[in-house]
Amino acid sequence: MASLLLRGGKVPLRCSIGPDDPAMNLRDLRYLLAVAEHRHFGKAAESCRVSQPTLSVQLRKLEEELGIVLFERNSKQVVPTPICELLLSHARVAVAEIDAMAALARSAMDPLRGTLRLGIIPTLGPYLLPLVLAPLQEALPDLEIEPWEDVTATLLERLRGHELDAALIATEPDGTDLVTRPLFTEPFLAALPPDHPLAAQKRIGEDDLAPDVLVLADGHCLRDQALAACGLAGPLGGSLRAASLATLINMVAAGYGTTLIPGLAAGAAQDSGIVLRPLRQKASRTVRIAWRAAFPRRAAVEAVARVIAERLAPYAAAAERDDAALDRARGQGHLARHA
Amino acid sequence: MASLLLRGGKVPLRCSIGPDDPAMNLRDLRYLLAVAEHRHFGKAAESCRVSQPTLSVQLRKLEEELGIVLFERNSKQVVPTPICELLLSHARVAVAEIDAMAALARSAMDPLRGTLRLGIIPTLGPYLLPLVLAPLQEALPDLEIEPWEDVTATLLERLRGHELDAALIATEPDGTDLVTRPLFTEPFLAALPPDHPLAAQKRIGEDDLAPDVLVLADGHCLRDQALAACGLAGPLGGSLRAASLATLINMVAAGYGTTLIPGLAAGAAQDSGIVLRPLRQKASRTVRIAWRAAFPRRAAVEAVARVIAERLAPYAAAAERDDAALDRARGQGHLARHA
DNA sequence: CACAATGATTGGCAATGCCTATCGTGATCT
DNA sequence: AGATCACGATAGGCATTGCCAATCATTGTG
Repeated sequence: MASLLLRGGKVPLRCSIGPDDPAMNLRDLRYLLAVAEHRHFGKAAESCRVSQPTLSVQLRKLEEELGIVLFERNSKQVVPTPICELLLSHARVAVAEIDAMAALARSAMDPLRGTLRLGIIPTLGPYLLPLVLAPLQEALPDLEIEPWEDVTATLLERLRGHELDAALIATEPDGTDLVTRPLFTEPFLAALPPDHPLAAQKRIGEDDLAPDVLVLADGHCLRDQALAACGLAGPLGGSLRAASLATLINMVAAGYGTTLIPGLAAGAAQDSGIVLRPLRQKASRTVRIAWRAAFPRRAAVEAVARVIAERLAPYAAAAERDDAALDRARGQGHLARHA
Repeated sequence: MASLLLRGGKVPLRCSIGPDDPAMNLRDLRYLLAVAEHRHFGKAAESCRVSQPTLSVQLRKLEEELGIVLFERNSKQVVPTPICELLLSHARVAVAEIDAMAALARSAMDPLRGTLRLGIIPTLGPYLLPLVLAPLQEALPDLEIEPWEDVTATLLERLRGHELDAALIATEPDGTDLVTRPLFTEPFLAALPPDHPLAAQKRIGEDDLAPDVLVLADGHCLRDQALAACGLAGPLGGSLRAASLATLINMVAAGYGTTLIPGLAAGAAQDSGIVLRPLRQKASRTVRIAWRAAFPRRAAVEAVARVIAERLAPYAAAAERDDAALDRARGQGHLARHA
C-alpha cells in the first residue's frame, strides 16, 4: 500500500475502486481456449506462437485473477475443471465476437469501401445522378453510394447530424464545421414557351426574364439563384411556386411564364418542347460537394468528387465551345466572356 | 527490425507470424464502449477510472490497430462512425460474455460451492446416504452433492476420467493419482436365518459362516471382503451370487444360507426378520473417501469427509459400547477386544 | 480578450508480457 | 536401477505497454 503514496498528486483513481480488478486480457482467453483445445501446454503455446513458460505463467495468472483452478494438471494429462468448461463457452463467444470485430474493421479499413450516404439537391439529383452513378460504380466498385435527395438546408442538417456523409449542393454552407470542394459550374439557361416573344433571340438577357419568371418553392437554392440572376429580391406577385423542376418546366411549356433551368436539366427540358437559350450574362451555379471537416473517410469523398468532376468535364468543355461559337457568330469575341 | 537481432537465440516466435496482430486488449473495448456511451472523453475516462490522456491514447492506439477511425472528434461532440457502431454491438457482446465469465468465476471461487459428484458403492449408498445427506446439506448449504452409485472399479474409472469428483469406497485404490482419507470403520455382522443353528450364539466365529455363506455378485468389494473374512478364496460351489445387498438379505431370510452384512445395513436387515450377531474376530471394513490427487477442490472433499466422519462417530461409539457390553457379559473383558 | 472546456501530446515510471535457461517430477527405455 | 525423455513450473532479464501529471492546442463564450 506504500505505492499509494509514491506519487505527489492525487491517489491514483483506479485504487479507489473495489478489490475485484479482473484485468482479464483477451490474450489470456486465447491461451485458455488453446490449452482447453490441445490439453497440452506445449502444443497450446505453439498454436499461440508463444513459449510454453509464457503460456504457463499467463494461465496461472488468469487462474489467480479468477480465483479458481482452470485445469487439473497431471503428469500425463491436462483436464479442464467443470467450472472451466462453463467459462470456456463464454470465452469462445467473446473471442469470436472480437474476431468478428477485427474482420469487420479489416474489411472497412479501406476508405473506398462501404457505404457513402450522399445527399443531393432535387434540382440536381435527377439530372446528375444518371450521369455519374455508373462511372462511380466503375471507378469505386467497393463503394456503395446511397443517394438522399432533399433541399440544401435539410441536407446540411443531416450532414451535421451524421446522417449523411457528404452532400452535393450549389451553395457555400456557413460555418467551419463543413468544408466543400467545387466540382463543376453549371450554366443556367433561359426556358421559354415556344411562342414567347424572347424565343426569337439567340441569347437572352437575364433581366428580360424578370417580368414573368416562374420559380420553385421555398427552400430550393435554385429559387433564390434564379431570382438573383433576374435581379429580383423576391418573386413577383403572381409568380407560381413549383414544387419541382419538372413541374416548373411543364409550367413553362404550358405558357405560364419563363424560367431559368440549370444546364444539366436541358435534356429533360427540351423533351417537353420548350425553348432553351443561353443567357447573356452567363448566370450559373457552382455545384460543390460538402462534408464534415472531421469526417474520417475524406478519401472516399475526394474520390467521388474526382469521378464526378471528370465525368462533368466534357459537358463543361462543350458548354464553353457552344458558348464560344455563339459568341463568334455574334462577332463579340472574348469580351462578353468575361463581363 | 533491428530488434530481431538483439537476442542471441532464435528469432522470437511472434515475429514469424503475419503482420496482423490485433492485440485488442479487453480494456480497450471497455474504453471504446465508454466513449461511445458518454460521447465525451473526460466523462468516459472517469467512468473507466483512468485519466483522460490514458483513454485518449489507448483509443487512438485501438484506432490504429484496427486501421479505422472510431470516432469523429469535433470541438463540440464525439460521434461514433458508422463502422464503429457496427463494432460496438460486437464489443458489447464480448464484454458481456467476459463479465459473465468473471461473475461465474466469482460465484465458483468458493470451493464449498457448486456441485460435487460423489460416487458411492452400492453396499454403502442406501444405508449411508440417508444418514449424511441432511447433515451435509446443513453444514455445506452451497454444495450440492450429486451421488452416483456403482461398484468400486467403475467408480475409480469415472473418478480418473473426471466424471466424478470423489468417491466413497471400502478399499484402498492402487496408484498415486488418487488419494484417500479414511472416514469410519464399519463392523461386519453375521446374518442368519432365525432357525439357523448358529443363531443361538451371541457371537459368531467368522469361519463358522463359511459352509453356507452367500455373497454378492462379482465386482462388489463386499463379496471379496466377506469371503476373506470367512477364510475362503472363492465362493463354495453352490453359493448364490446376489446382485444387491437387499437381495442377499432376503436370501438369508428365506433360509438359503448365511452372510456377512456391513453394520450400517443392520437396520434394513433386521426389518426383514433375520438374526444379526457380532463376529468373534470383529471383521470390518474401513470406508474411505477417494479423490484425484490433483483435484482442485480438495477443500470441498475434506469438508464432506469431515461431516460424514462426524455424523458416523456416534455409530462407531455405540458399536464400541455394545461390543464392550457384550464382552463384559461374557466375562472376557478387554482381552478379546484386541485379539 | 481572457477564460473555460475539451481532446491531444509529452516525459517519466511502474507493471506487464515475453523470452531463454533451468528445475522437478513422473514415465519410459534400455 | 539408472539414463533419458516429456512436460509443466520457476527464475532472471529485457522490451513494451499502460498509466499519470503536466502541458499544449483549439474552439466556443462571457
